[in-house]
Amino acid sequence: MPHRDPDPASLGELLHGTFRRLRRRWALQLAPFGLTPHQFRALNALAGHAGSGLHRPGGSDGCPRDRGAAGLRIKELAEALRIAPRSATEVVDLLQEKGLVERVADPTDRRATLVSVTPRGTALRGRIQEDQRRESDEYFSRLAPEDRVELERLLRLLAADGPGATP
Amino acid sequence: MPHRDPDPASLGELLHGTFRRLRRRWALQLAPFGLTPHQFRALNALAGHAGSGLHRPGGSDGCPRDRGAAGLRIKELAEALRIAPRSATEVVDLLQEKGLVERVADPTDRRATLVSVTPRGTALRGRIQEDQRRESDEYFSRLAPEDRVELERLLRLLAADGPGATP
DNA sequence: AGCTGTTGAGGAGGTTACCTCTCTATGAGG
DNA sequence: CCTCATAGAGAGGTAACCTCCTCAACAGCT
Repeated sequence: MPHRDPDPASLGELLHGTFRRLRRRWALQLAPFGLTPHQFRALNALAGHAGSGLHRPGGSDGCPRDRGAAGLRIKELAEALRIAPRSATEVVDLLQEKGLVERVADPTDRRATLVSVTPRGTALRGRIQEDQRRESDEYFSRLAPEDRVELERLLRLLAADGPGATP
Repeated sequence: MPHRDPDPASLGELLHGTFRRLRRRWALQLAPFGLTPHQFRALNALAGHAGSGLHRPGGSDGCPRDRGAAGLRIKELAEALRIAPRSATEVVDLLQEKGLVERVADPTDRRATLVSVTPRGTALRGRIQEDQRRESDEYFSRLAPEDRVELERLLRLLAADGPGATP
């Protein structure tokens, strides 16, 4: 049984290793569906934004769903995925090629594009999620339920955005 | 966003986000030193293997350090980093270009190459580690000390290699 | 000794997931 | 109308992987 290494940077190293393992597992699991983890994450972000009427400028009208069901802007997706806007364009390109999402012009701003999940995208996401639940369970099954809760709590603490905007 | 999402896959998602943030931070911090996170990780693996006389074949002699100070084989480095052997060659190439590591022939097997950290590599690593300790502290400082211990425990549980060898 | 199968490293070439820099069309304010 | 900021995408680059193939060297068999 391997023991602790006394390296104080081990927390980061450990996180790195853990993540790498998880990602590899995801990649293997998603491959049959023709998606990369990255693409699936984007699909989830698009599907899961759940009509949050964010900081849309100008849209100070009271209508809470004028665009909620329509999708996210590229820029918003980029923020959700924490990647550059240009990179979000690429993910959307790929998903669109597969027919999982579609672009529609934002009626409130002709510069903007709204990306929404197609029925086909929704269906695929559902199937994958079911499959993933099993796989993910297998991965996290080393942890007792209360440990999973604890891990979630800790990660949420780390995930909470500090004041500094990411440059 | 204060609301929890009930998605059971959130643990993975959370881990993903946390890791991404950490990695970006590392990248920014390591850039002035001319290293990527990946390269630094490799440097650490090479420096930190601490003379573990692994499964060296043929060397059933009792000498525990015949090669311990000399370095790791490319293949061993790959295992430590969990990447393909071919990819480890590339990292070593880069580090060697910068004069941080060097290759020497393995005296016990003329096919093999041993990679060891040069004094310059050791020095740079020391400087970076010091710097990183500060940065890392800043990142993990959202967690109370006992939470950090707890996180480490949980990650170690996840990191422990299961029976299935990675294909 | 001679063959055969396996292993360590690296060459060739590809993919993914990012990035910045720049261009165009649009919108918003003076 | 003119200027400035913004949304998306084109061009082009890099890091970090991968697989497939080659070549040398070891290791076991006959």
